[in-house]
Amino acid sequence: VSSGKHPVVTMDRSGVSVIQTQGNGSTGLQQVPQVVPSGARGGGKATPPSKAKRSAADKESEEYRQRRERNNLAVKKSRMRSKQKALDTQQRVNELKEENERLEAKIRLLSKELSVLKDLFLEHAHNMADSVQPLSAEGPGPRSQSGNHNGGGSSQ
Amino acid sequence: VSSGKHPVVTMDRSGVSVIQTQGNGSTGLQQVPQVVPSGARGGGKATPPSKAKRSAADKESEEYRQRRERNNLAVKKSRMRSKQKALDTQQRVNELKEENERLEAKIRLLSKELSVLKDLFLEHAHNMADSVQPLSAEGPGPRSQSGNHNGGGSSQ
DNA sequence: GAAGATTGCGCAATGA
DNA sequence: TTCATTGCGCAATCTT
Repeated sequence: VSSGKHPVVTMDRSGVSVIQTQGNGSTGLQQVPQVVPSGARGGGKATPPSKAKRSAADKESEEYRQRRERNNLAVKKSRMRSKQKALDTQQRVNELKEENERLEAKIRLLSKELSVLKDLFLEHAHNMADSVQPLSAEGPGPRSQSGNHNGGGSSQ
Repeated sequence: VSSGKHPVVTMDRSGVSVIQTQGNGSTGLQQVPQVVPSGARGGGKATPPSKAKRSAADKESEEYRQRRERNNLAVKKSRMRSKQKALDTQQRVNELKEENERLEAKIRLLSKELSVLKDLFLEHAHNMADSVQPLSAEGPGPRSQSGNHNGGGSSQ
């Protein structure tokens, strides 16, 4: 997953993979969508020019076809994986988003609890102060509801 | 982006497209994998550079090449986007993961704060109880360090 | 209904 | 050598 080079030797502008069966006058041409590789080929063998020992680069070569088929299979497999991975990643995003919301909800809850406790504390503190120091003109009595009930906020 | 049909017209082993929408200019019903036996062709020669008016399906056609080129461009563009999107999604995953950790840290912090406050509360409560009811044999004195200082945990 | 966008597929080069 | 990846062009579809 690194190089970005591609000489692209093949394909002339006519679109055909360069490697055309050049001297071929009549390729039987069997299409048959052959969806199933069926492992062993063997199906209608219509291989053309009966020559035999081709260099591994001969398009007519048996070996060539075998290699191509194998590669095509590998490519398919690789692409399937790639696609699956993409789906998984997308799924992961969704899961993380949910988790995030869950965590944020929890934070809101904890913050609220904390706020309540702090308020109670302040109230107590006031009561204590009143008890200890009733010297003020205003004797011990109902404290006015404090306005701001949020002590120090947690950092961040 | 839903249907996933693919008649798979494919190319014959030599890499040449099997389908030659030749002489087919109709609205297209269905193009069955119609294999075109090259037999119809004279001794081997693709349409000579005769004139201009090709059915738009002629490989030699100027229009054909233009269409191909445009499509190749579009394909490239589309694939680039696709790739970029994948990267973005991956990036998103990373961001969400970070966010998650941040949130969890905050939760730990808040939980700790809460725990401390609750402990203080319990202690106060005890002191209060002692003050109000000094009838016990043990008079008001230093309270033993409580062991477990964690009140109820927050729900969820 | 033509132009652009997508998608499956095979090929070849290259990576591991 | 074999398999895995990846860029590329083609053609069929799908979307505008």
